[in-house]
Amino acid sequence: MTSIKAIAKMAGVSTATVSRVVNNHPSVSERTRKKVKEVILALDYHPNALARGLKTRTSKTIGLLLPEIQNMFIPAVTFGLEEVLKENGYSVLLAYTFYNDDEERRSVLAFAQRKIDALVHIGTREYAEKKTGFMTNVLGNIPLFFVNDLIPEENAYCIYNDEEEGAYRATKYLIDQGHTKIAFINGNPFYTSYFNKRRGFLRALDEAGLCFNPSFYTDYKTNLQDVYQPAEAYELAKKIMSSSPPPTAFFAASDLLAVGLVKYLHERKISIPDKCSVVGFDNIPIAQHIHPPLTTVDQKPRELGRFTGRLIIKIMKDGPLPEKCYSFIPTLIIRESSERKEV
Amino acid sequence: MTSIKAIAKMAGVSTATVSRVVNNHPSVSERTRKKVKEVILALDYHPNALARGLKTRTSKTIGLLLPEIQNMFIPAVTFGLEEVLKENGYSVLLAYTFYNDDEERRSVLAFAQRKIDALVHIGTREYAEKKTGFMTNVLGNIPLFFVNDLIPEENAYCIYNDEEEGAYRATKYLIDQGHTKIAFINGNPFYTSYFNKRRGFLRALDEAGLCFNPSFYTDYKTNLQDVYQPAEAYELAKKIMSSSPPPTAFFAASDLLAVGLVKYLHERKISIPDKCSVVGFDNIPIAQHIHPPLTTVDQKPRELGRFTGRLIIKIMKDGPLPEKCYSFIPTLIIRESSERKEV
DNA sequence: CTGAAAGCGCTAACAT
DNA sequence: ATGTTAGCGCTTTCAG
Repeated sequence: MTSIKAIAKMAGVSTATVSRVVNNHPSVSERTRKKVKEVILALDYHPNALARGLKTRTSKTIGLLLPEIQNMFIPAVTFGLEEVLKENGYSVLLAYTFYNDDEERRSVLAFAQRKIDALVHIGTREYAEKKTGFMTNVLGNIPLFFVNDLIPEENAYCIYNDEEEGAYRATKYLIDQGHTKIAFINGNPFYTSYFNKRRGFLRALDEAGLCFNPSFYTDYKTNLQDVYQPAEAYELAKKIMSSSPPPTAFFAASDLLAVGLVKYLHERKISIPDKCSVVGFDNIPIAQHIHPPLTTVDQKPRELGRFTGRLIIKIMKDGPLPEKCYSFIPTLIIRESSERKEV
Repeated sequence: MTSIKAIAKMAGVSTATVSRVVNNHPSVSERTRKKVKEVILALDYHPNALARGLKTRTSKTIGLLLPEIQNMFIPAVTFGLEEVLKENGYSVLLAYTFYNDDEERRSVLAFAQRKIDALVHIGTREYAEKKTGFMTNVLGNIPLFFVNDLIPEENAYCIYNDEEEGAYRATKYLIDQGHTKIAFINGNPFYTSYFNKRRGFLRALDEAGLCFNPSFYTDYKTNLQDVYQPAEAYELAKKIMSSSPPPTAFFAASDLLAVGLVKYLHERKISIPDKCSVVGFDNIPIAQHIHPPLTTVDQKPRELGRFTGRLIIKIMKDGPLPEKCYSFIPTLIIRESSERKEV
């Protein structure tokens, strides 16, 4: 591999000068700069990031901690994030935690050894596991970024969708359509994400003076890591639809849950939205392509990733920011699975 | 950060000895080893991977090149891959190429500067873009791994599903069910993946003595990076179903395409599978949860990732292997979107 | 504006 | 079995 020494020799200057040219240090004469740049191009030289990192104590690398793959939300955030980080010369180290403390520990340690400059975690973590103490211990005082979770610690930046507001708007939309019997299929509210959605749902009900019907509310088996969300929603829908009178609308806390629900309604030949409206959450790519196209709440994951990337770059450049929390209002996307109820 | 020097001093030995202990070098007395280990634990020491990489010229890092996020296939392979790599002390650097040469170049360069030990590319690349010359140039002589593509170059290992065989079996299954009028919705055959599926489809037809009906075969607009596969399949289905007589079965080259097709059939109230069977490809998580559950071809992406991880570790340890190609037969999963045709 | 030299944290001969 | 030492490729004072 061609090194800085080779360039220096070739260009007839010292390695210090080459370094200055590479790092755009002003105090190099135009003539020298030009010559060095030529040699760099000719020899196709690219500085060794390991050596650089060792010296400067900044690796230009971001650690990305992912709990799992479940739906496209996390990959999409990742996509947007990497896009802007790469633009700015940063690389991304990836590790999965499997929602498992030991795995998380191992991953964070590997990151620490590779001297990441910042850590990003995408997705909501369990309530009990919010402590960032371990991270700070092994990583030192680097900034932590949590996408779609709220971590009330001082070194943690949070970038999240206001899922409560999203759920509130979805529910309110159904109420505005004239529905009064609205069922809610939620995930496990021990995850922030589902906890918040429940709050939004209840707030909308409350505000409209609708009373909360426990048989329209589901119990909490589904975990975030659970791929079988649709299957569970299917069962829950069956149960809920057997109440009399049954609900005329469903709000599902994820599109995956909505899909299971829709499947049940199809099988029972309950027409959507004529007999029953359905609203999901996430706007997974397939949501617009199922039958009928699903009304849902879009979280703009790629945008979220891009925003996070920009935030990281800014903080890397200018130091910590006082504002730790950045929330976005997700948008309701109305499709054919819900509709003005025929009066 | 506590360094090897701190440990050495604390333990009353030289840094060389500490290094030996850390790397399990045999020639250290049990007594010394024990003492050093104690200090390491007490000070929570973890060697600086940058320094180590600089010295040993092996970073214990794998570069992962991803074209895009489209469906869950790539994330799932990634998941399995990272799982076994991490187990073996390797980290994963992630970069997206957006199916774009310049982006790929930039990503590979960043990898090179970080001295990756191997490169993995997941997903199929365009025919014209198969050259690995650039990669080898900037990365040096490290092994290249291509998941789900076939790159006929000497330094490239290929790990792929035999998509031709998968498509063949899917089609043959429909033929065995008694179908003779089988339509095929394919993607862009300029990608290996769709090219192979077409071959499999045609081979099955041929073998059964069925003639190829051009109006049952779709033109090639869908690109791999295209999120709108379902929408296109919808249109294509419309066109194909207007031929007389219409086909009694569809094979779609991806589940995403199948979803668009199914939507069209639903809307036209064409019952699946009574009037028309549907077989997809990929077994995306949602496939089993749509209505009706989709017969499809499973590629076991997580397993594929795990296999690739194990292969990499083996090669890192024992050097290059003569066998460059590892293919797997994907399995047909029969669900309710296809069924024995009533005779 | 440029160069010499030290050193980031680690490993690997080479001594002993 | 252990220590000494040189050096991986780079940046950065400090001199000049």
